[in-house]
Amino acid sequence: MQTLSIGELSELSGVASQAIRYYEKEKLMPAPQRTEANYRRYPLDAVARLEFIVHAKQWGFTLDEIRELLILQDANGDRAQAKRIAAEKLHKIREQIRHLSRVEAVLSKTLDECTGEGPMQEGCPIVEAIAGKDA
Amino acid sequence: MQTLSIGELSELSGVASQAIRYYEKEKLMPAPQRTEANYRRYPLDAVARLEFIVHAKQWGFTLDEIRELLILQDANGDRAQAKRIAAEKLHKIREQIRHLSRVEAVLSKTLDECTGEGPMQEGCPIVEAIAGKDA
DNA sequence: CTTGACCTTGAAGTCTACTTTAAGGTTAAC
DNA sequence: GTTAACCTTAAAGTAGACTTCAAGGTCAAG
Repeated sequence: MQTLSIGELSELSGVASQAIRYYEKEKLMPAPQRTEANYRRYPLDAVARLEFIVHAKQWGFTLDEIRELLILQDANGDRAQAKRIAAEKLHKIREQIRHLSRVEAVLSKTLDECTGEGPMQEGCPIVEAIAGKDA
Repeated sequence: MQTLSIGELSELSGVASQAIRYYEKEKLMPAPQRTEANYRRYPLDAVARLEFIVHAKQWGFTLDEIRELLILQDANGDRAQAKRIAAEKLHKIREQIRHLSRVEAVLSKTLDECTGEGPMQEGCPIVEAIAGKDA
């Protein structure tokens, strides 16, 4: 088994066939060779490429960002650019963490204060916390 | 000026008129009174309601969640339910923070290690970090 | 009385990352 | 030789939260 059908690649990578075709259209996966009957045949390292995409997605990279990284790899490009992309991502991730931590702090404090008893009108602490705070 | 046109409400709240109409359709804003010419007229406290929505969005609540909270408020409902909604949100936020923190740690370490020099092939630490790690 | 700003509605478009559907060609098994 | 599983394409649908468009009604100013 030197090459893989799209179904086999899907099995091995855990990525649906239609998603693989989508990645091809979006230039994340290179167009593979075809059989006489026009079936896609993938080299074995296509699995690693798909796994890279999956991992990068789990890390919160968008497909656009992943494409950038893959293009750098394919072009054997400048590491400084890969570093820049990763640094921008790190910056965004830190901003997200800061934002979520602020929300976490207020929400957690509010929940501690809230007995969960009584009606909403006039002073449910949760509603007031949301209403009164700038994110 | 006892009531507001949708344009005035938009100005005061910073929410686009079309978005306000969208919130009305989505039952986040109540349908306001109309003039003879069928123009919407909002009471002044519509501003506060929109600000609540905006804040809740900044906090990461979805419109569905916000609608739940507003319904509780409008119905003068049970605070325990509001607490449940907020507690679920807090749980999700903590999960997000945990996930992002893991990514932040690895990405930050990787960037420190990466000089940003040389080509990509064979061992760009950034690419390897993404390729090798489960989120 | 006309120009322009503002209002009305419903429908369609946007973005991301796909999934689903439709309509059909191919290959392996029995 | 036919059925089932697999492959092909293009197009449409999904979700969330709107924005933009089209076509027209209304209101204040000059």
